[in-house]
Amino acid sequence: MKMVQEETRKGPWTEQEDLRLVSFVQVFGDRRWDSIAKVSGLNRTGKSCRLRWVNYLHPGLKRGKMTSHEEKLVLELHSKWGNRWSRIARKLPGRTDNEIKNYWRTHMRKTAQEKKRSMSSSPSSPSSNSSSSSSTITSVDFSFPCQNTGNSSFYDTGGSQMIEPARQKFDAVEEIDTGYYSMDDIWKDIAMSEQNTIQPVCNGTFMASPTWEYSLDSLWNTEEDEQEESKLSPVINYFHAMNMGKHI
DNA sequence: AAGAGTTGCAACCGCGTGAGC
DNA sequence: GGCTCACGCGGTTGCAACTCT
Repeated sequence: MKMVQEETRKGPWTEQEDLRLVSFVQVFGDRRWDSIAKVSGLNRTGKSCRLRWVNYLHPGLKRGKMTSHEEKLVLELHSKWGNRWSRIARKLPGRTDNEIKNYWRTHMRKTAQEKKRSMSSSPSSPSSNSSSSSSTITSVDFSFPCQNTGNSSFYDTGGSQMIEPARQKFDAVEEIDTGYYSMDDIWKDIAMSEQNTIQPVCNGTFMASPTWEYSLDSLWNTEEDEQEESKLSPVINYFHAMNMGKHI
């Protein structure tokens, strides 16, 4: 049994706490969170420190709204991997699993509401709405399982629980072409907005980020990913490369 | 202007996993 | 091989900010 030293703090972080955590991470690195939590005297758990670092204080984080490319990527990767948020996040440099998870939740909520609305307004037109797909992100429809079954929560898309036939179906969909939003469309979009490449936007809120020696890649890229990357669709590789400052 | 409802996001919790002993 | 500990992940909650009536 471990002695719990004083009361462990919970809830929102203060700026002082952030600064303290940042300075200790600079010394100890972004591992050994329990040690950092203890040594820093923050009265936070290691878990809490890690989360704060990963989701808010990490120097490579992007801020602000998801771009349409990022949104497309999330949709594509989610259709492929399900609720593997951290894995998806690795393909979106600067975005965290938490952020993507939150985005997805919001997205699904909106989708569900729109569906509800269209159902109530035109109950006798079962598939007419999907035919209206255009290049706007709101109309991207990957036919998520939950929307079909309707018996799970609207943001639970199956994810890791997605049944195998469904997974295969989505893989196949990616292979053959979507019919909803083709990869060609995505390529076109990318070509059109090449100069609008996402730049890290580490301004605005507190961002105590000196030029640290952290490899930003580490958070969003693993060895496994490097291998996996070659198997991914062109748009993902392209997007990832752009964000990592490579040139294709 | 104020209360109710909705949205977005930060943070917590529980569980699984892997490393070290 | 079994145990403990630390870490990472996905699900969930709480609340501030925003929008609507």
